[in-house]
Formats: sequence, C-alpha cells, structure tokens
Amino acid sequence: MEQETRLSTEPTTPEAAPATPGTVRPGGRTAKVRAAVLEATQDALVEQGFHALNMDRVAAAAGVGKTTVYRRWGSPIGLITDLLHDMAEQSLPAADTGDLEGDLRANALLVLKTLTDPRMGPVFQAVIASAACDEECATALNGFYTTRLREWAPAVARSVARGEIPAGTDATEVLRAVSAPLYYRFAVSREPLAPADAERAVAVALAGARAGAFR
Amino acid sequence: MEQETRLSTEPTTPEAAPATPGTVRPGGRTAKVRAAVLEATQDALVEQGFHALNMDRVAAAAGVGKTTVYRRWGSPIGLITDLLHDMAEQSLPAADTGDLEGDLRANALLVLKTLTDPRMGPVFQAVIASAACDEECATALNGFYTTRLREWAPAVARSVARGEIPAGTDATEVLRAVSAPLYYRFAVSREPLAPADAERAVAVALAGARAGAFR
DNA sequence: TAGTTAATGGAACAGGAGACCCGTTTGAGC
DNA sequence: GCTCAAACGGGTCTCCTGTTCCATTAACTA
Repeated sequence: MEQETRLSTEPTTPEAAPATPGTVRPGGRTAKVRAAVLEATQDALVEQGFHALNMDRVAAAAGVGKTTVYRRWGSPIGLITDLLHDMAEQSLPAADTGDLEGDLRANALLVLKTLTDPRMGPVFQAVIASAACDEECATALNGFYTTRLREWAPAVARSVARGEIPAGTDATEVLRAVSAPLYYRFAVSREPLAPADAERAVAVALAGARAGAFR
Repeated sequence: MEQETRLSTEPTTPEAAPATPGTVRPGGRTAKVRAAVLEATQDALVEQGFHALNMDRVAAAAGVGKTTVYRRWGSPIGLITDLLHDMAEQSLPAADTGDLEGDLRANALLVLKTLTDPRMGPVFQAVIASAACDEECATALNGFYTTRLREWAPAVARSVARGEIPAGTDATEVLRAVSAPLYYRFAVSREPLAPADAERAVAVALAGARAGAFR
C-alpha cells in the first residue's frame, strides 16, 4: 500500500523515523498483531466479502487498536496485499505421479479445491478484485502465480524428457492452460465450478501439448 | 436498460410511489441523464480506475445532480452494473469465415482487442472487480457472457456439421476455452497480453476440440 | 396545447471512515 | 535485569460520503 504518502520527509537525517512499522522489531508482539489481523481479514472476507472489508471491524475482531491497522496496512487493499504475501510464502509441493496427465490432473484438482473452498474461495475473490484496484496488489498477485508456476514447471519438463510431448514445449504455458478455464469461470463468467471442469481443462491442455500448440 | 433490479416493493397499491426512477418516463431527459452518467463513469474508470470511482465526481463530470446519481444508481457498483447492462445490449455479430480455426481466431482477436483497448480494458477490469463484490453485478456479468456465447455458438455448430470436429462437441465450452487464457492473464495473473496469446488459445482449443475433449 | 406529476437538482444535514496526538507497553541489545 | 525506543492503543477531530427535503423542470396524456 502507500503509507509513504505521509512521509514526505527524506530519511537522510539519522534520527528519521522508520518508514514501515513492524520491520525493526518483527518479533513477539508485532508478529502476533500481524497474524491476528490477517486472520481477522480472512474471516471478514469469508463472512461479508471484499466490499464490506473495513479497517475498524478488522481491528476490533483482531483485538488490536485501529490506529495500528491504519498505520501498518493503510487500507483494506493493503490488508489483502499483505495476506497475499503471506499466502505466497506458504508453498505446497507439486505432484509427481509419473506421467503428465496425472500431474496436470493433480494441479487442476488443487486449483479447483482451492477456488471452491469455503474459506479460500472468498479470499481469492477479494484478491482478484483488489488487484484490479491497486497496482501493488496486482504485482503481488502476479508474483504469487509466478511462484506457483515455477514450482510446477518441472512436471511438464519431465514429460518432455520422457518424450510424451514435443521438445520446446513451454512448461508454464501448459500450466496456465490448465488453470485458466477454472479461474475464468470463477472470476470472470461467474459460473459454478465442478470436477468435470477440471477434467476438461486437463484433457484440453494435454491435447494442445501433444499437438505442439505450446511451442 | 433494466434498472428494475432495485424494485423489491410490489407495485400493487395504486398510490405506491414509483419504485425505480427512470422507468415511467424513460424518454428525453431521463435517457440523456443516463447516457451522460454512464459516459462519465467510463471516463472515470479509464482515468482513475475502479477504486477511485466516486458518485460525486461522476455526477459533476456528467453535469448532473449528485442526488440523481444516488437515487438512480445507489452506489459505484450500481453504476458499473448498469454500464454492464448497457454493454450487453450492444451486440456485435459473430464471424463466419468458413472454417472453425478462422472463426475461433476472429473470436480470440476480438477478445484480445477488447481487453487491450485503452478504454474497454479498464472497464472490464472494473466490471470483474465489481462482480467480486456484488452478487447482482456478478449475475449481470454472467448474463453478458451467456449472451456472447449464444452469439458465437453457431460457429462451432457449423464446424461439427462440416465434420471438422466430433459430433457432440459442446460449442460453448470450445468458446470458453478460447477466451479463458486471455481473461486469465488479464484479470488473474496480471500478465501482459499479446497476439501470440490469442493464437495459442486458438491452437489449444482447436487441438482439444479435434481430440474430442469438449464432448 | 394544457395539466399532471415523474424526475431532476440545489442545499442542508447526519453518520462514519480515516488521520492525528500522545501516553503506554514491550521487543531488542547490553 | 536494565535501558531505550519501536510499536501499540485510546481518544479526538476533520472531512467525505450518502441521505433527506423541497422547489423547479419537463415527459407523457388527453
């Protein structure tokens, strides 16, 4: 977020106050406050959605002073951006089933499970909406998916090595092709998501990969 | 132009006040006001984005009383929802190039052009964010894409009739497969969109269709 | 063309989000 | 343990958002 709107003073002077609270003493209380606030943010998103996300309510639910929430996160979008950074840190290991179809299916089902999860669904909804409002949040979201792609790319690379799909296939594009139809339904066309959608996404991506459409 | 989304009061009583302004006398001034407000809404989205969309500023830019804007649209999301209804009414005829690949390419390039358009891009960004916040807007967005799918489905049906792809292929799923990667980049992973992305989307959807992945 | 009233618009009002001040708590280094 | 200042938290204030009231304008109907 942009808390630096307030600090117009150059931090050249030695006695300049710290630009971002929570960076000098990240231990103990500061960490507890962050955990409580992000938890309360998630709760609020699940219960009322992005539009109703409110700094005062989050502060109250987290048992934290609202001044603190304003100072450290600045705005609801700041909260969501930090939540996104937190999510990006939690890495799940990618699958390795032995063939591409199995790996892609595992990936598709993971995405499906995440988006239809009663807790993660609203969070992703909010994250996507926030990214549409704020460039910094958009960058964080982009980084989140970049990380995920990097984790799963080896699955496609192994498939190329096995000769299942043509050499020169762009691994990340294959993975994007698996996720895209699910996210499209979830965030854009607002249609219900079912396991059949995951299966179809896998089948189409696989057909495309075999046909060399990702080179 | 269906603003009657807000009228929950039954108009049974004769003396009942008009539930929704603009429905009894839609001509002349009322229509002009709507056009000016929607235009100003678009301008605001292009210049400052969804997050900065503000009823007062829209009213001022449209040269309209802010009372009117609040009364007829209620909130920024109400503005965007109406804008969406307005967009849904403007129908572009689908292509008919003679083969499926040509039709799908025309569709993909249309989507690409829309999303990268300096005016329509921010509007779609806002519409997607609004739909994440508001159920009524989500329904309107879903309706928008349902209309578009209905317009383009014949292209796929013709291809089935020509024997290019298997009988029983779900026409709308093929079209969704073309749009999904583009919208995914645009709204979710926030990656730049290029013509190559449209080409890839067509190639993958086509490979999937030929392999029978959409049956 | 005249009458009725739907719809608009200006202005004043109320409520709440967000910023600021300053005393209190507590993490980090010795 | 002790010290210092980073970070927190309660209270207060201000400005902006959204509402209400009522006079004015101009669509529809006869």
